[in-house]
Amino acid sequence: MAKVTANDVARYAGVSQSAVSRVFTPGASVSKAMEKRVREAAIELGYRPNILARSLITGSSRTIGVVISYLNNQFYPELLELLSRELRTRGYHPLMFIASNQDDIEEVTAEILDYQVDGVVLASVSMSSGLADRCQAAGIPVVLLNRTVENNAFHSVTTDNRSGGALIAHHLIDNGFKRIAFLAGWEQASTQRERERGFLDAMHKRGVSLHSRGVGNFDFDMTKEAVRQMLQADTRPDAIFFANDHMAFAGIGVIEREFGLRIPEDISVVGFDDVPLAAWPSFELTTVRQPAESMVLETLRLLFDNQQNQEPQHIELAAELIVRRSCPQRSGDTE
Amino acid sequence: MAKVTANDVARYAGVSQSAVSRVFTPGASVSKAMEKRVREAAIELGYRPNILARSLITGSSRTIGVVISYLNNQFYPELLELLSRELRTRGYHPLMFIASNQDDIEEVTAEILDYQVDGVVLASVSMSSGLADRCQAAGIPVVLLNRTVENNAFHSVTTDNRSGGALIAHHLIDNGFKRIAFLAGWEQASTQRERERGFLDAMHKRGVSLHSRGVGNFDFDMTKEAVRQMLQADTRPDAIFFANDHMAFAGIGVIEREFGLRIPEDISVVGFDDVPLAAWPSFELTTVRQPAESMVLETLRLLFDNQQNQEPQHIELAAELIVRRSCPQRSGDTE
DNA sequence: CTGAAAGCGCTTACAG
DNA sequence: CTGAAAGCGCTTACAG
Repeated sequence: MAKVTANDVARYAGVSQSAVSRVFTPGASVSKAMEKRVREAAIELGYRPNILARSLITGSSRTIGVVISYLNNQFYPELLELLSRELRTRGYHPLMFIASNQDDIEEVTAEILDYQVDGVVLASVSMSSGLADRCQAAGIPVVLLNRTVENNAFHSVTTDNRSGGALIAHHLIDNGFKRIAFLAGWEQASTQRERERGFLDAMHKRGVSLHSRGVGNFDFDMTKEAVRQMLQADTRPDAIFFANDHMAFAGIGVIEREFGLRIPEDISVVGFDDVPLAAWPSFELTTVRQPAESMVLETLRLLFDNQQNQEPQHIELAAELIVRRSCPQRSGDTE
Repeated sequence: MAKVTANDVARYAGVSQSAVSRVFTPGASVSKAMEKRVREAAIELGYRPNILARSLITGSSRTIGVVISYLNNQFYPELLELLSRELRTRGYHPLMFIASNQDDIEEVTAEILDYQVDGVVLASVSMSSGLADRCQAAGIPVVLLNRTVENNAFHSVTTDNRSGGALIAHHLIDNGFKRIAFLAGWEQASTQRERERGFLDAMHKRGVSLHSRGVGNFDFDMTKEAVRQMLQADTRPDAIFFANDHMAFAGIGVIEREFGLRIPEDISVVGFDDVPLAAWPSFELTTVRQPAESMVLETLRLLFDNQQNQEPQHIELAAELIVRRSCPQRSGDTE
């Protein structure tokens, strides 16, 4: 009924408490006989080591703080699931923090540190430099996932968003679109800025200028409104690139349901992320795939391979264009 | 650089270590002068109490184990977000465990207990009775969220799934549908069973029999296949009730894209959950709303109000029919 | 109100 | 290989 400790097991098995500890410490030296005796007693009594007590000594809580926001964009549940799985295989577990508003992050991270986490992953949230110092001081590695930050003070893992934007520009131009529009996400976000920059640079190089631009802020309802504005203009775009899939889904709804236009016949749509929804028959969205699994693996590598005072690394993974019905490849029609 | 402890603060402020502890323990008796002196020193040195050490003594880790699976159904990210927010306001944080396959649960829960969590929430996963004993023995409260289990050994919070199923039956019959089909979820799940039972009982009472039945297992691709079968039959249903929204989205894709049928003119569709996606213009899904926020609040109530050896409680919250385009109310047509 | 001391459940040098 | 002892960073009776 009461919690059973290493001492209880030791008494029961007639050995010392240190022996019990050794049996449950990988790599410690114990004889086969001792091991057997202790394990049997442990099972008998239902003993399992208390991780908290262990952490106090080893200085490692086997816990990683994961700060995430914006779960209604399906990309983040996907990252979370992968992260959780991979951490577990390494003997770690995520302590979750869902940050609603940007202002929260300071407070949230302070709370995380109180739990003595062994590292922090920030997905889709940026970080103030005040926290930088605090994590640095505590010697806790921090990795930004799907974000970078101005001063480059932290490790980060992203897709090569500029190249991704360029892939889309080339796809649209190659397929003969003449009135190409862009719908921006939250303009403070590095993902948004890089995607747009890569997109516009490639357009410029090909001598094509943007037909129109709106801002959806990565928000569903704001995107709907921005698309309405675009479609009510004198000349409509013949293709729209949305800065992420989530916004593209909002746009598709407005285009098909509110304006009765056909995709891709009347207007083509491209997104960014390749979330599972993008492949659904209702959308079949042409998009740029972010390699979620590789992103998570790189994140963990940076977290665990961490040398003291190592220079922050910025990993950029290759983007891949996924062509589907919403903006198909027109055969031969290139140029 | 090194971690700063209560002892460091005590030395710096010229007081005892117990005094420092008291300043950071709500409700402990300290003079204003002492408090000021210690707090200043703490800020100066960047001190924050180590939660692990505190937990070891108080026996409370301020951590709740949250086991969840099936994040591709948007209902679960939604629950997770609410849960995380509410826990935080109470000074707790979720330790996340994403259970991929059902077999995992035993192992996962054992790991959770090692972290000395103060409670466990199981969302969308069932629990073996072996674990029941272990949690009981450890005195850790367990709440099932959106599930019940045969033997009723645990607290649970669900929507009244039977009434929800009945609401849908009445809506369909009242609107004159004659060939009503049901697409079942994972048949082991209590949610699936209850929804179907409420639905069929109400149909039976109104003297209407089911046109056809398929099984989608709560899985997107299996649902698509099941819907194809249904639509290829000699007589097609004129309305389909899917056991959850996630499956309904798969069905809508097949109906509209693969068979070129119109919703609701050719065939009507109803789901269950009312996830955010259901309101999207591409779907506008008629469904039964699960009151996610109330579910989470009740879950926390059961978790924290827990008396020793209290009888398991089974909370069922009211279901509400949300009528949208995919199966609208036909005015006046109600028999 | 304050401090000295015991102790939470472990790990880890240190002897033997 | 094994045990006795110190100690991780706190909280909490116990005196004063």
